[in-house]
Amino acid sequence: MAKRNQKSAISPTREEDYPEWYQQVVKAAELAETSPVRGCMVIKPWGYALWENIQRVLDRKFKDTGHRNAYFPLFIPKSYLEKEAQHVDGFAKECAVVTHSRLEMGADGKLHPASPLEEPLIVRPTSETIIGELYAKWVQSYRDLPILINQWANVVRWEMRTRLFLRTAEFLWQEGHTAHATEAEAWVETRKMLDVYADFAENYMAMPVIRGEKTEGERFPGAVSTLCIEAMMQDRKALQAGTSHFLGQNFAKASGIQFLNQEGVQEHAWTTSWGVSTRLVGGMVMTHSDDDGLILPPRLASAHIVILPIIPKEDVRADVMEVATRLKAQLRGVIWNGIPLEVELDDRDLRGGEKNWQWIKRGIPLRVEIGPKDIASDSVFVARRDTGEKQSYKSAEFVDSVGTLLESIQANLLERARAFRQEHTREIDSKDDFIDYFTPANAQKPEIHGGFALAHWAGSAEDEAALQKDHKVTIRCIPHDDDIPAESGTCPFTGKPSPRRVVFAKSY
RNA sequence: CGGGGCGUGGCUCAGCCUGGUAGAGCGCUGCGUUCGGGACGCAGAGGUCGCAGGUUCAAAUCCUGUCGCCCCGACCA
Repeated sequence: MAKRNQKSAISPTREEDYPEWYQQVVKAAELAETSPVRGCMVIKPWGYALWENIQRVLDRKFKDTGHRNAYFPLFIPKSYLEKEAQHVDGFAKECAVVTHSRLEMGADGKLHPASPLEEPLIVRPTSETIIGELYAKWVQSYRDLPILINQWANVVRWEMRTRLFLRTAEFLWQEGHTAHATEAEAWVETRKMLDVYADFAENYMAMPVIRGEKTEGERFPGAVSTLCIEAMMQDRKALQAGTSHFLGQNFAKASGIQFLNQEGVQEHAWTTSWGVSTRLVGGMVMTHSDDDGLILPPRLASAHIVILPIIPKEDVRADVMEVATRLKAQLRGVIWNGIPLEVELDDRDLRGGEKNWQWIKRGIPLRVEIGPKDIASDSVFVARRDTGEKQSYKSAEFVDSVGTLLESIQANLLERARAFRQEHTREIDSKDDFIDYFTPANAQKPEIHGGFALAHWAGSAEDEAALQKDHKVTIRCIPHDDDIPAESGTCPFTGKPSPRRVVFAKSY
């Protein structure tokens, strides 16, 4: 503990340089690295396990709410994308386009694209248009509705600047696409899936979120309304962690999703779409980790426990390994949160201190040391990653209480994140205070500053754009009354009346 | 697409200005001593200096071109 105060495992610290700290944490935890392909990342096993856990939990929730998985093509004909005008505007700039189907060896000894496609194909940046095309075929009658489908897939958005997990040219996600007979039903679906995301973020990622609606400027291209969950990272910036879109009849009209209703009248369906991506992994990293590296919420952790055999002398190796192996088997037999505990037994021939630090940096919730002294007293020595606390337990007692211990870590992480968010959320009622709140002391290299500002707003879309341009601040969402109760007041920017406060922040 | 910077063992970089045929630290391999919070010693392996031209007796170093990457801005889950 004394040592930790002198030197942290991750350099620089959050305070010194937050963006660089983030990169170093991802690297030190072996979650992912950049790839030879510009803007694309390689997700390594320890990071991919997180995504697998996210998938497992969410997939269950989707099934429980009546959805089924399917898979649609990676390639979207250019003409499909052209069908919805706003959609085109939103995505055209970041599309990867496939124009040829064959390579031929040229005289220069290099491969050249040979036969041009009749119609260029777009690598999907999202699938509304192609799924709409299929739904149009599938839907004839009101009896065919609703359609409730999800797909787990990769998508490509040719971003100019990328950061591991937070923004990459290719990323993994799920996209739910539903079609309904009535507007009301589609709205219920849109809100329901937002609640699924919010519940997942808080109860599994231990990441508190504010549910709300996007303003026009931040809305999904082609949507009537975009709902979102917004989380606060440790640099006090907002991260949009998930979105659920009410698409109205826009895409149904563009794709021709029509049905005969009970009165025999032809109508357009009402559609929704909703998604979360590998960005969630980045959110988890930035919500919980400290200057010694990653901290994983137990419910999604790549593994829950690592057993570190302590072998001071060769002649105790067999005994220690035997006890460690037995403990591993016992722990794996524990069903926690619906699944068997994932337990690593690290018997690599590395010096103890270095090995220990590797696991700290990888964020594993519990580290269990077993050496001759512990065996003599039938104990294990347990360290928790979130608090750094260390305690000796009788072996049997540890196995019995490990679930409770993990639960306590999970709860502590959520509580800590909530407290942090609360500490950096302020109600602001004057323009000066607002600007002051979001102005860093050092403009060249902005320090961690600001947070969430709850302020009244009655400005226009242009006013909002100006705010973003001048102060890098945006309206993250118009929050749900459940999360932040409505309260009328006066907009400090325009002096006009406002029905409620909205959430302002700098964002990712 | 604008403005900066950089390409040298696996990684981070020095060497370049003032040409003479390549270095350090970390990592890696082996041996020994260590081992309950980031060990140390010794011995090794590993690079046609991004690529292509040019100048020169001689190029990592000078010149021209080219490719790629990073940072800052406009755009975004």
